Formats: sequence, C-alpha cells, structure tokens
Amino acid sequence: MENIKKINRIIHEPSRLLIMAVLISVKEADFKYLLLKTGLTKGNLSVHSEKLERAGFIKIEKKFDGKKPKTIYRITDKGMDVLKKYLRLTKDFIKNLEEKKGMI
Amino acid sequence: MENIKKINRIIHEPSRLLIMAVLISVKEADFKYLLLKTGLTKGNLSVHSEKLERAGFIKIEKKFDGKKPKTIYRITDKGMDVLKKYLRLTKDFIKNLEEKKGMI
DNA sequence: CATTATGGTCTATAATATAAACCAGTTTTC
DNA sequence: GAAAACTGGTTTATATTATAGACCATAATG
Repeated sequence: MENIKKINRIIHEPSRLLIMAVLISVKEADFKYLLLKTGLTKGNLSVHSEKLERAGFIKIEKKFDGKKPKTIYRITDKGMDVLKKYLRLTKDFIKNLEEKKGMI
Repeated sequence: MENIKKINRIIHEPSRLLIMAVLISVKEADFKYLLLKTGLTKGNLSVHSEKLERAGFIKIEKKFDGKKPKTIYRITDKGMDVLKKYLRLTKDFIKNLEEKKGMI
C-alpha cells in the first residue's frame, strides 16, 4: 500500500500523464496535434512537455516545415519504462485497495 | 483519455490517497495508527488530513483517552464516493492506455 | 504596408507539499 | 518537586508547482 509513495511525481501529474498517453500511441506528434489531443492550453503544454523532456521521458525536436517552425515530440525508452512502472504501481495500489472490505 | 483531467486533485495526491486507503479498511483510526500505516511525518499527516477534512472526505474528531488527547479519523460517505469515482476514472484511463499498441 | 495567424515561450499568480520547529499537557526521573 | 523527556499533535518557513494569459518572432494575407 505504501508503494504509492514511490510513484513518479513527474508523470503522476494529470496533464503530463495525458501527454505521455497521447505520445505512447503515436510515437511522434507535433505541437498542434498534442494541443488538440490533450486539450491543454498552449502555455501548459509548453511547460509540461519541457518538464517531461528535462526528466528524459520525451524528446523534443525543433525543426522547420518549410518556413514554419515545427516541434516534434516523441516518447523515449526511459519514458516508456517509467510509464510502465507507473501503471504497474498504480494497478497494484488499486488492486490492494479493492481487496479491502466494503468496496465494490 | 482526457477524462484523466477530471480526477479529483485532492485525493490524487499520494499522501492523501494513502490516508484514504488506510481509512477505507479500518473505518476508524487514531493519529498514531495513521502515522504508522502511512509512514508520513507528523506534519504531513496533520496537514493532509486537514485538507481531506475541509474537502469533506474524512471526519476528524478530537476526544480524550483519559487525559491524553486522541484524534479519531473516519472516512465519510462523500469520501467513499469520491474515492470510488477516482478509482473508476483511473482504471478507465489505464485500460485505455494499455489498449494502445506497443504496451504490455 | 498593416493586419492577422501561427507556433510557440515567458511570467505573474496562487496554491502546494514538505519536514522541522514548536507547543501544551502529561509522565517519568532524579 | 523540579527537571527532563514523552505524547499527540499544529504551525510555519521554504521550495516547488500548476495555470493561463501576456507576449514574441516570423509568416501569410488583404
């Protein structure tokens, strides 16, 4: 039960979890796409993705699409591992919790 | 997927989730017991439980056990409901995520 | 040339978590 | 019976954070 304290705070944050969730399925996305899929504000998407990058969970690559800037976001192997671990811990926690009497 | 943004931030916090998890099984606990079961510091337990109370998720009752103060913590019906909803949203999110290609 | 759109970043604000310091009362020790 | 130590917590200083709106450079449009 106390394992819940070991979860990674960086991906525990819903906005970032959402970014990771989007990236895990597409493997590559640009800012606009992430904006649409996550429903975050531009400011939030920018700040949260930066944080994910600093943690090494995603990679942000700034390119150009013709003359327009185009930032590409990808999940890293490390990001995958951390996300998997997060899911494992979360599921274990829930399983434990539901085994307790009185819950449905 | 975006439903993750609807989760209740008050119980999403691991320390508080842990307090709720302990309380859901015992229905009644004192400070010492919670301290032991959660492994939180006294300061954290105090502050987090206060927050849970202000949200109406638990009830804190100050009594005396002879001459010693004894604070009793109980989960409320509202707390139960919120926790159940939280678990539901979390499970749905994970399920969705795992359906995506590339995950184990 | 002026305006608007695009693709973001920066920043002010409020809110937060954390643990150590503190505190009132009680019990123990000398 | 005074001092010290223990109980059961609360308060508070600090650092960190999430949020969204203001901002910015460049490009496209009228």
